[in-house]
Amino acid sequence: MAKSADQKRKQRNGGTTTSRMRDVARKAGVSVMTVSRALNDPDKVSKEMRQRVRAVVEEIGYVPNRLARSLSSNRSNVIGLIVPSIRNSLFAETIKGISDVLSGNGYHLMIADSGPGLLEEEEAITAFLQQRVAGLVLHNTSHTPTAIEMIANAKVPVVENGNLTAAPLDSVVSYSNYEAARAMTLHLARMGYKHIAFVSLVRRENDRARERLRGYLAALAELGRKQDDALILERPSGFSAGAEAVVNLVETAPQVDAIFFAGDVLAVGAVLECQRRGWSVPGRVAIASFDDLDMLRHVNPPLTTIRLPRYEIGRRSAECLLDRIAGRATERVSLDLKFEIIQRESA
Amino acid sequence: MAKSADQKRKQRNGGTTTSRMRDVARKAGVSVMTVSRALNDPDKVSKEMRQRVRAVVEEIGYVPNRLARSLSSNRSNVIGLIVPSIRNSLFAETIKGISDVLSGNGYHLMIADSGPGLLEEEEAITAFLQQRVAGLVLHNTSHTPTAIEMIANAKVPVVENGNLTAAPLDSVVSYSNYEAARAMTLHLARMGYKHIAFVSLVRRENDRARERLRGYLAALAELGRKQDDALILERPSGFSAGAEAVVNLVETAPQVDAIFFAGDVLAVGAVLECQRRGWSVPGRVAIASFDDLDMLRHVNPPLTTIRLPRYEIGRRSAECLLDRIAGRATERVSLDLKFEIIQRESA
DNA sequence: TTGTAGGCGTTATCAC
DNA sequence: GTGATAACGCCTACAA
Repeated sequence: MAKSADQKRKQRNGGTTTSRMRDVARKAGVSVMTVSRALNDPDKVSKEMRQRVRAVVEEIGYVPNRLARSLSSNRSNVIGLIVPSIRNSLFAETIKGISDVLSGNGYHLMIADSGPGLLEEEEAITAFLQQRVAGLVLHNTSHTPTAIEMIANAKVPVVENGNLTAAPLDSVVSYSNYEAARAMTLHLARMGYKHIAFVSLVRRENDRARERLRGYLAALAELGRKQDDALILERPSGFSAGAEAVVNLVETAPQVDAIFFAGDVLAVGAVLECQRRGWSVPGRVAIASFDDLDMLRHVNPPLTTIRLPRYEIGRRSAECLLDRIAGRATERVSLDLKFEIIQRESA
Repeated sequence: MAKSADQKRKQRNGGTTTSRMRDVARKAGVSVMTVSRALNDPDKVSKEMRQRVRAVVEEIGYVPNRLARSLSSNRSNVIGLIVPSIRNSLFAETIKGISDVLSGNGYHLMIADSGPGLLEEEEAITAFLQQRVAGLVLHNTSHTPTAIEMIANAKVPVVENGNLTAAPLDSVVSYSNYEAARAMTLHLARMGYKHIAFVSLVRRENDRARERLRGYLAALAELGRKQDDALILERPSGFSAGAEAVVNLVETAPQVDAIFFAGDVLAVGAVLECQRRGWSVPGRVAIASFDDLDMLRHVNPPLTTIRLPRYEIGRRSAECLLDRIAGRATERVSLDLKFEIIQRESA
């Protein structure tokens, strides 16, 4: 008693099987190709066929297999996104922007949290290329040599969106961290602050943090002011770190009259600490922030900050990728989405 | 002049091709299966072969095709996650927990932001089943009938993690929204508050919000207190909404002496508004929150709240799924990760 | 330890 | 408009 092919298949899969196009075709009394066309290219099939196929699909609960489709057509509908920290709330807006565009176009999003390390980013890139993603969005703008080579070989469209780098892998959709930090520093100087401190995020393996510090220093130079190392700190993100930084600066460098925090969470931590200690902001010390968390508008006093188009960056990144994939665009794009200084009461 | 198969393939793909196992095999002078084994099951191959294969892989930059692998082996290494709002920072912790477990096990994460709608969730489920994900994590615990049926047919392991529902689709890893809200209400009563208001999140299509309100009402009943509709509000999440709610309650129901907010952002908005107005917290009105955003510890006064094991929920959800996939567990799991009331100064 | 044959579920291509 | 056939790149099953 020889087993039929279908029986073997059932055994192989542990007693259960998913229905295939072939099953739909058999039941509808048409060929597999007609089913394929009825589903993916309805116009190429007669109305009658379309209805007959749809009916069977409904009836047996057929779920098309996109893995097979992608393999066969050499086209995937998945985009890979790699962020240094999914915990960081600022990525949420960007992800939402990407996600909105993709789901409107039948694409899906795979997300990897690489941590701060470049090597981990490389691993995530490898994994995504193995999944044959149709495109990549990277937040980092620096990468390992291997990662760069792999991306080049894969010929996958890539958008970097953490910083408006001058030397992108492919396309870049972002704002200039350097210019933003420089602009805020000049702004504070224009407001009359003489001793502007800068609290940096950890710069190791973080090109954005390095660019922000560079912007601050460039502004000082333009102003003809000397860099004062007592006014420059580096702290990991966090409310407590911000609180600790403001206390540290006021106590060890009492000449300080303004503090520019390179991260919003740091700035909020600082302003809340000032409140607790009864230090007037901006009376005793002014505080400025980077990035426009919703919260900044609600603390007392509301924080002067730099608004960054996070959602827009996500949206445009995804659009840019889809354009490349569809062949609508062939040129690399370098899109500066700008920033905006929001003047509130803290500085 | 007949074209070779490889020439045709090159033409089909627009002049470029990715290398295949076959190419590695040819160059290494071994069979395709040896390459496959050398890569996926190194122990089953002699040391010499392993080295020869690895060398060629390096040399030509071969990137395995996981789509083909998944199709052929009927096993995928992708897990799908559907959340109602990626913007909501509370998901970040859970996602991180999932992501940490998955990447340690060679799995990857696809994320869909379905919005609050059940129909959109159904669409996302369909899409994931088409991608033949190995498992699903859903935040919602209510679903459309079609979604339920599709999941049953697909025989994919599923973990729901937004609420400890009594009737899960499959497994559930969460805490009880009902019990948490009930516990906090009783706690506030024990502290001596007589007129405890409740600010709910929008309940439409949100089972968690409904459960929280139910918990509050159950506690009132246990306390022998009458439900006072003037003390129950429903608001969308947001700092402004929280600020507006506290003002509304204090002005229209001046007997209120404590407000329990069903969302952390609302509570922070409220406490900041009290600060601005010089209303003493908890002197004029006590404030309690739900969910332990880092920020709650840093506002003035620090907020009494319910700590939820968000990261742990993610971690255990993923572990549960992987256990099911690997066949290590066959039983449905119903895991209560509990909550904890954090007593601070706001109530 | 290594290789051969056949199939995974779909689409491209060409014939009717 | 519809169908037959051969890929897509890999793995399972079995043979040597």
